[in-house]
Amino acid sequence: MNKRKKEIIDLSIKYLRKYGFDSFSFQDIAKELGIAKASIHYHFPSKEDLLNGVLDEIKLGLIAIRSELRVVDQNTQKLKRFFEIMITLNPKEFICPISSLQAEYFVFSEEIQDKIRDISKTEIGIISEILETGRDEGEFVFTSSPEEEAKILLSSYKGFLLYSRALEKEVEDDLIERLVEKLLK
Amino acid sequence: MNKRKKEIIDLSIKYLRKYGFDSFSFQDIAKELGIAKASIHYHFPSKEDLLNGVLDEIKLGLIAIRSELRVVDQNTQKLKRFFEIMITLNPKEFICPISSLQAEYFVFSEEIQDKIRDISKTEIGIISEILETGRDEGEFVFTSSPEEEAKILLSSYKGFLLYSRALEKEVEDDLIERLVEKLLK
DNA sequence: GTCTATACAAAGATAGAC
DNA sequence: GTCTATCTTTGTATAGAC
Repeated sequence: MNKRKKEIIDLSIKYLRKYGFDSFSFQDIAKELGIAKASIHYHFPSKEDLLNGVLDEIKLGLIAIRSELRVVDQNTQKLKRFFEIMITLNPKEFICPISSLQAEYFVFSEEIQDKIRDISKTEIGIISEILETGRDEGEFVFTSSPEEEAKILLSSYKGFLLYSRALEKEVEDDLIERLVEKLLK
Repeated sequence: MNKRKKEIIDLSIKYLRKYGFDSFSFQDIAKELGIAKASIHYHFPSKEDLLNGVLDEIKLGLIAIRSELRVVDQNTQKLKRFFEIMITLNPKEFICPISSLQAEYFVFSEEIQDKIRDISKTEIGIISEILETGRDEGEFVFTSSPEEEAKILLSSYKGFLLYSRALEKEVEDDLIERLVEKLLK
């Protein structure tokens, strides 16, 4: 992909995570990159095209994380590594881009909604697979399905990010430890 | 409060919870009420004025819930009743208005941010108080502070609402039961 | 590939009639 | 209290020059 195109997408994800998709404009992106608003339209004719680019990038990110986790051997470690990556990607004031998209879900076209659903499922799939294997190997104990447990785990973490920005508090390092402890032992 | 004013606020909260604050317009509200866009401006000169009205209404709602819970005697029952109310207020496709505001937090002025923080703290306070009393009376067991536990509990539930809309699944009735079970026993 | 210029639509907002 | 009319600003989008 074109270097400029990549820059625009990365910046859009930043704005998405800080303000929401409807709350930033081509002008915001153009200004920060020091180019004209119209130049953004060259790379992405419409804002929906830009969103498509953003969604593809998020999906690729998830796939990369999944690959990285394949080489980690313990399931507890996989889980910790997953959230370690999440925390690195989510500094203070920034929420998960997927949460942001879910919050505005009904603003988007069906095509976009389908992509958001696919991304949400992929993410749940990653955690769910770890939980299932971990349960079968005796590392984790839980009563409901791996998928339901994965949803609770991800929900807790992401909901926490939302609260943290309003409370103006950093997410504490041991949050994941506590969540895993609580939910899976 | 004026009847029309109340209608506008209630409808705004509905739109806030379905699309986000930046994603609905005075026009949307006016159309649904069958009045002119300018009529909304009569009640709320600016959109920030409208948001202030929305925030006051949300705060009053929380205070009403707190009062209602005071007459419930068991702490487990208080907790269940709280989420029972939440579930009734959050039908399919609608997320918690507080989550929605937290997602757009940095779009708003400092004055608004302060109000969102106050609302977030009030909500956590309600749950936190129940958890603390419940722990002291031996109903609940948890290791971290009542406030931290309250944040996790609320985060799980609200994060779950976000996922549910993207997965196009209803939140199952036993979610709260499972969360309380997991987190506090 | 990025620019200027411009069009077009929508949103927020105001003034003044009824 | 609600209306019409109008204004301003902003956001998305297009055309065509460099």
